[in-house]
Amino acid sequence: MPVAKGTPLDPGRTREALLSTATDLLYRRGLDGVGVSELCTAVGASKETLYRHFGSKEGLVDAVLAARSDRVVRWLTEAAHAAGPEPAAELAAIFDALATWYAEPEFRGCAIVNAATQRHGAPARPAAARHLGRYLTLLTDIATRAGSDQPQRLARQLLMLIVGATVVADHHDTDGRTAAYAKQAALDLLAVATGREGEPA
Amino acid sequence: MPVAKGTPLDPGRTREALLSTATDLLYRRGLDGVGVSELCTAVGASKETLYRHFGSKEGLVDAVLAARSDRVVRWLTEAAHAAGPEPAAELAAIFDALATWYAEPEFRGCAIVNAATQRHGAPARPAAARHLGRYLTLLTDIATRAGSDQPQRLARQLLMLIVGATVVADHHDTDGRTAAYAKQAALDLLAVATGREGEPA
DNA sequence: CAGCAATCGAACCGATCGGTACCATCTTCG
DNA sequence: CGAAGATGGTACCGATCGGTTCGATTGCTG
Repeated sequence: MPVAKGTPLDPGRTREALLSTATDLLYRRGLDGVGVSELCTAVGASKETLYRHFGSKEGLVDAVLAARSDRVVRWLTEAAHAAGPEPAAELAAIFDALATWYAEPEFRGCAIVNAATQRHGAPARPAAARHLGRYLTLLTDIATRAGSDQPQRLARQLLMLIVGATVVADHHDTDGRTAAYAKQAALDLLAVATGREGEPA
Repeated sequence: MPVAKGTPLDPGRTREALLSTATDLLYRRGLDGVGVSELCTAVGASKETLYRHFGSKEGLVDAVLAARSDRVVRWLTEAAHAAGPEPAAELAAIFDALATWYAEPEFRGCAIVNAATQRHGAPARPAAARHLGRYLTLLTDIATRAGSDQPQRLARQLLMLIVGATVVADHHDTDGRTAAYAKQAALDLLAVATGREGEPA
């Protein structure tokens, strides 16, 4: 049966369903861990539909990573903004958000970084560079508003902490305190970089 | 021709050649990026030889990762020990060693962590956990000797910095200063954790 | 010299891969 | 109502995958 009885036949919705299922499956099993056929079966679509929407598996991966980066960056940015205008509070909020992420049973690290690690080339690698660049923009803004004398340096240090915490939480989280440790380190680095070293714990 | 004229026919040496070439190729192109056939062609061996030595591709990967972990940990440990008994100097030496690693044109991140990211299961994931555990042992020793009140916490923070620096250097190194920034952050964290906050730059 | 271990090269296996083609059927829109 | 577009289902393509088998040939060892 080519198309079900009451299907709304909405290309946009079909594309979204493909994207959603692909995001989930590719994250859980890796880019090479799930084939196009299985993906189509899981979403209830045909291969022709997938290739009409995304052109190739690489195109699908590209779309998945772009959407995921948008979602993650927006999520962290909103978490930071909601924590008020204090840079330290925003930073703390970011790591608190990361803590809830790490605690999810489905957590497997950062999908974009993972993808770039699996396929050291297009489209994953440029996507990861862009993704980390967006992180850096967010962190540089916080570092600047905190009064750091070298906001770019502090931002890059904080980026390393976030990325490192994400990888460690994925592969070596012994007690679930990874994000909390990273948060304290981030606040320490912020304090050092802004000259206030003797803050109350 | 089954075996060349003047070949020494040394099983140990054959195994070592397989291991060496596999280490190089799998690191550069990923675990799924190079097939067993190509690997054998590159090393000038037959598939039967490979399977007699390692049993399966998974066994080969396991041996590659174990050897690599040994080499990397020994390298960093020696770099730290050579820098004298001062904990801060040892830490600085570790990040200096990382800097030279990141600067290599062949650098593609940590092979063991990359492998665990590509294949979220055995044998790569346990290998990564062991590898990071060895890092943690080294760092905990330094943190303890530095007089940190919570050496395990500091060690985990330093681990995140190392891992994060390695990932960032791989995917988002804009100016080659990643290791230097990480080094400064590590020394700052060490100073904060040991109570000496006003050190000379 | 004789027997055994090691090796290469090649053929072969079933499975899976990404991707294409075709068709019947359904919705959508004029 | 009728044409056009979207879709699921299926079969198919060539390539490659990890892994096995076999025979010819050589080095090693007693």
